[in-house]
Amino acid sequence: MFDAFTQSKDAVRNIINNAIQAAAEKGQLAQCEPFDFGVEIPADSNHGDLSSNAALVSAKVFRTAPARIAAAIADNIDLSGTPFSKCEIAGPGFINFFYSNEYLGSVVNGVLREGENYGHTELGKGKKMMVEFVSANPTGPMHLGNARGGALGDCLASVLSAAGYDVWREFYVNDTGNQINNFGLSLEARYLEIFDPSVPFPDEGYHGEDIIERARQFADIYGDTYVNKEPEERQKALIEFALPKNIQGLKDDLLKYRISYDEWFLESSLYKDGTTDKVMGLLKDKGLTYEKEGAIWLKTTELGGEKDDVLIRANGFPTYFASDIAYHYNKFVLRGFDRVINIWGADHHGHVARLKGAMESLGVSSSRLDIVLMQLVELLQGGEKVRMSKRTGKAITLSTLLDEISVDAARFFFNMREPATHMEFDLDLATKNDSDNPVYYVQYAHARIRSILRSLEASDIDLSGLTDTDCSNLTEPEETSLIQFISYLPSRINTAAESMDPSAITKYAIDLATLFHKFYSKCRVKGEPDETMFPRAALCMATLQTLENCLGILKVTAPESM
RNA sequence: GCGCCUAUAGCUCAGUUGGAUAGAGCGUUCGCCUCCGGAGCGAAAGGCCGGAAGUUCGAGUCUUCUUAGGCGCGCCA
Repeated sequence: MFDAFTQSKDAVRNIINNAIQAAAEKGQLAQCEPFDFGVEIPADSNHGDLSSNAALVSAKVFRTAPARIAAAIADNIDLSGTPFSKCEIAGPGFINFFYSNEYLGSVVNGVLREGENYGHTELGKGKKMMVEFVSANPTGPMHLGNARGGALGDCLASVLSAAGYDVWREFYVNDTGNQINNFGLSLEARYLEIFDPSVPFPDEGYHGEDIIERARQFADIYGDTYVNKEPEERQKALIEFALPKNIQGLKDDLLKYRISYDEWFLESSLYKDGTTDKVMGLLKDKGLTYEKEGAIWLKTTELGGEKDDVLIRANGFPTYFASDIAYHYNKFVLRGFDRVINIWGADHHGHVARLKGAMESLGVSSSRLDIVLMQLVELLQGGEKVRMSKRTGKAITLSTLLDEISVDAARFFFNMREPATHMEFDLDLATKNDSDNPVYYVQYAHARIRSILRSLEASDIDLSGLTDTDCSNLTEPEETSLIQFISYLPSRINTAAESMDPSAITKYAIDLATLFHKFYSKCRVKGEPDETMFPRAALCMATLQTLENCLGILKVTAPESM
């Protein structure tokens, strides 16, 4: 693992702690217990490459003005053997550090040595982590909201892998319950309609074209043989016919979107293998359930929820909540995941507290369960908001979306903002100005670097030894800024993993591309003297590697040319 | 009514988890290819960070209140 940036921050802490101790021994500062202070990247590069507020936060400890503390610390600072060549006091008492050229050069070498592993960390080493995402109802195709959830969940899973977790991707198939009944009723109506157009369509039915299509496929095979059968038998046959086709359709669509799961987990399996019954029994044994009006209730109010919830309906069928508890019991207790992240639409936020409460009551610490609430995507068409709903069939499907814009553009776009933010998606604009997507800006940087390297090789310049090239004379501001930014990748990956937010990676990739484009317009590679050309070529390679690693996490292609 | 999310330039959004003079892209105006890819770079203009108090050396960031918008509060999932 190579993480020069974190090491240099730690170096600042050590340097300052040592200086404080030295100052105390000389009587320049009072003796004191170690205290916490910040080490940050200043917004203005004139303020150094790393900056510490140690003197500011310790004003109370020492009962001295920050500027005097800073002076005492700076007076005892020893930079030998550190990544820094210079240190100075500025402003109200900041202590600013400047990287040495040798350190910056070593970053380039380090990245090239790490190669495709550069950026990977050991934050989650040894931890089994499940990310459950999309989990769209199999009653129809995926829509725009699922497209965001898919890009988000898949990239989050990749980020967690990069951070060292052992990651498992899972799709929860709601293949039982009320919406499946509804699915059956809708299919039935569409089927009967073929033979008798006056058959009414149920009010709560799914109006989408896909239902009509499935009914037609069914009729093509079985003709009218089910028209005169019992409704229950007819619905059952229709569901058994259509559901596997729908699930396969979801798999195919997701595969086109570059998403493949480790497991498609069927809700119905929880009933078949008795997990639901078992978990209901556990809750009952703990005295957390009671009967009222013919239904079995969970005392959710005692578990941190707002009100009690029904587990088993008066008609004997378990609710979604009941199977969800069983499902999470399965994830944690039966399959032994250390942590689980669920990507849910924000409209499900009311269920977070009660599910966590239920897990606590089953002896699973709720801190092991994280729910990432994703705001739904608002669709704009012709400048107006379009109300999307699977029931009315007005949703834009994932495959329609991917007919209009590239997978790269879609995956990048949906990961540009934090999950909790509201997102507008203007289909007209997206299809018209596909190239406005910043993904092309990032890919262009990659193609440009490839082009430079191709051009060098075409001139018979041997680039095979770049990994060990001395890069300490990369001192132009555009060069040092780029190198420093490259060094941030491992800590950015950790931040993204901890905050469960892959948008940190897209933002990083955009910023990295910007710094490269600036470097490109200021610094030439080809035609420079060897002592400049080779280090710059090495920097290009390091940038290329860093970009590829970011795009790899996002599963966005890194083109040789555009 | 209660709960969650959001509010930063004309528009779309960043803001390194409390740091120094709040930044990009699009749009507007003006520059930059004899030279590794102009899908790029540079400059100008554009701001009461929704509003009001508070916490402290220091607040776009934290607390409380408030305003506006979105979403939820079912024996649906």
